[in-house]
Amino acid sequence: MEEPRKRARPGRVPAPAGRTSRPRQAEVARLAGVSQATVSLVLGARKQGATISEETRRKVLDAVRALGYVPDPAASRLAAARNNLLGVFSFTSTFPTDVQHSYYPFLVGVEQEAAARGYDLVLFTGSSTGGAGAAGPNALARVRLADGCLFLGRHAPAEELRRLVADGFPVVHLGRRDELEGLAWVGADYISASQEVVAHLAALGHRRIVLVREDDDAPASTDREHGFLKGLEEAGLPGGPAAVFRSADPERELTAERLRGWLDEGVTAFVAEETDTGDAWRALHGAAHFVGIDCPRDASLALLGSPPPDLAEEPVPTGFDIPRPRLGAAAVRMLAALVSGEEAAEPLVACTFRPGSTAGPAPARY
Amino acid sequence: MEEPRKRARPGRVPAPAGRTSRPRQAEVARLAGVSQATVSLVLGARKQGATISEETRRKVLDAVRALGYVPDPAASRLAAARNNLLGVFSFTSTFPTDVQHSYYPFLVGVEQEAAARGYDLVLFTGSSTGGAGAAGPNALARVRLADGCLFLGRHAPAEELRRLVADGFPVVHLGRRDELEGLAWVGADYISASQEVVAHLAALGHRRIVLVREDDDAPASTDREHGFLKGLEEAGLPGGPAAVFRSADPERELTAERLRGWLDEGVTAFVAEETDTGDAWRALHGAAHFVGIDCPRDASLALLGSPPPDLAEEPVPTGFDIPRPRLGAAAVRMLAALVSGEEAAEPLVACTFRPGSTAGPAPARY
DNA sequence: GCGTATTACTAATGCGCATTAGTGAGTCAC
DNA sequence: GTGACTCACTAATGCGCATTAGTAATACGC
Repeated sequence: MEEPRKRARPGRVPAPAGRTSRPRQAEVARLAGVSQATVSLVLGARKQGATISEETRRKVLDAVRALGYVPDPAASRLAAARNNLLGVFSFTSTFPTDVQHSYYPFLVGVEQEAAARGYDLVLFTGSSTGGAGAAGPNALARVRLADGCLFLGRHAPAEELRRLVADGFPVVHLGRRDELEGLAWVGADYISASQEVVAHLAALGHRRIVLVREDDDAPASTDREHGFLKGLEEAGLPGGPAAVFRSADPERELTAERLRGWLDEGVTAFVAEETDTGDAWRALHGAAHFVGIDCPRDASLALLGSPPPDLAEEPVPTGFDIPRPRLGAAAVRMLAALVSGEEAAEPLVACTFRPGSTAGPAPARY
Repeated sequence: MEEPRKRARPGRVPAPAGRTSRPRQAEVARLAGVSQATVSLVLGARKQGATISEETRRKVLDAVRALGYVPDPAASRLAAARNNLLGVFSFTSTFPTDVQHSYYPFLVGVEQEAAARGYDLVLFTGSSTGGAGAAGPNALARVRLADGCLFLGRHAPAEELRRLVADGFPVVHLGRRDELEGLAWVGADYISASQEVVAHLAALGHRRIVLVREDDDAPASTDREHGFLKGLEEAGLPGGPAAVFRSADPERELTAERLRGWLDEGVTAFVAEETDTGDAWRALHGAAHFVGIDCPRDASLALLGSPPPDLAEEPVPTGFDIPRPRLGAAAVRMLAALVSGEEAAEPLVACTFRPGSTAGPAPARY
């Protein structure tokens, strides 16, 4: 009769004495005179199977109230269930000192939509400040606490994201991100919006239009150019490289002479892309002012996006607005879809045309 | 030989086939030819006990890299360890549409300090928007995901907080909160700051000073009044109820007549408290302007806090600045202390005096 | 009255990790 | 060479919950 060798009981040490530990399902069960499993069944919105009598349910719920039981989200998550938490991760500081550069407008929509769908939100700081597991390849590990995660910012490391995607972790990137196979994203439809702006200018009689853009290959930039050229084509206007002025430093390179040159060539409308810095618009705006253009009488200006805050007071530029809160909301919708295994939702969010006051009829040229 | 009745194996169903599951410590262990426990020991910053040979450590770390292992935060947390997550919970919407009323400035400091201390941040939205478990008594349940939690906003429900505190869960409230026994908090030292402003005015020769405040019993308001009166007393100036004008609607009640009355009585300096709306300062500022006071020649104004954003352009008011980012940082320090079981840190953060240009020497009166 | 359903519940199990008692090998002293 | 020790590691355990096979009790059918 060889009993298996008895070993002592390792494992966790009992909870620190001083701390009144909050109740577990086990305590609730004891008070209600049922099993822990029954408590779980009563509390969980069980899809099928087990049926619980009204009587038992009541007893359990009474016990829950009496003890003030609240479930442990970590345990819920571990037990392979979901915990109704959606993560949000931004790689630059989530809360930069300068509000203008933040994702704040997006977060407004994200929060609302998440709340509306019954999700709680968990924000992970990218620790641009250099803390925590920021640097290491584990930077993204903690997002797995949530059921899925939304990523903000261009700097999301591809390798890490790929990893999450490969593991089947629901991930949505805010902003187009095509190069990463299988990565879901939500973005603004810059192409259509830019095209619409050009159409507007064409309808006003402008026959030669120039786009001022920075030297950047972000999708947001190329999309705008794409839409711009598409708009020209659609209107039967001359496109090609001559219609696009690309500069790494527009404020320096977009000189008065250059502007006058364009005007002399018959260009009557100018379009700038919106960027982080707003440099393209600032340069265009500045040069036009310097040259003494009476806008929109002498020439029309348009901005493919919203003006930088410091130029917000000026006459409202014709162009379009990026519905940031709605983008955030759309991203949450898609993430929710992924989490619940549904088919992905619409990734493109339409921008809204902004009439503004910087575009008018093309001046009659002699 | 009665074998215990064989029962089928319940428990979790195997992971969905399609999803390439990420590696566990067990896989790492297998690859490295060691036990799971060893992996845990190598990865964990073990405090004491087990020693691991350099050889084994290397093997394990190699395997970790090879498989790209990342720990599951939920499991870490469940296994009674800490997960280096600090929660931040705000009861009003964390991201209100209006940036000005948000906790943004605090969050800047919170994020930085947390990162600096090697903590990750988890933000919980209070779902003021009405989603999730906002209403129920479980609103705070999810904060237990983290090692401790920081609470923003006056509306943190006392019952819930008391509960967390009683359970020994590390909690810090941003903003004074004395009525809740045992609740740790961090706040700005309005008393000293207000006192300093009065001292400054007194030093400029002002003998009669009036405080304009709203009708609110928040600690932030009473502290300012307290400091104001203390400052008067210290300077040997007349205090008492006459020195404080308390109004639920200062913009309506702080009339030009009233202001003129004060001036006639020999009041030469006015102090307004800062509130959410900035109404006190707006009313004071407006009335002074209306009456045609040349500030600071005819009379001095001071603001116990920062001006509302729409009045930021005006001459900078003399007063003090609430170092919101530093407050956030201090709150994180205190929370970190609680989490690690240290003694609580300093709860009061000093405000910084702002000379401004609305206070000058008292006018000579005949 | 005996198989078959149905109902209402419980036992057992594992999620992934941290923890600790225990084990076996090696070292040293006398 | 034997006890006392150290070193390096592993086995076993549980954190709190969700899940599911199993079971006892009763109802039903013929």
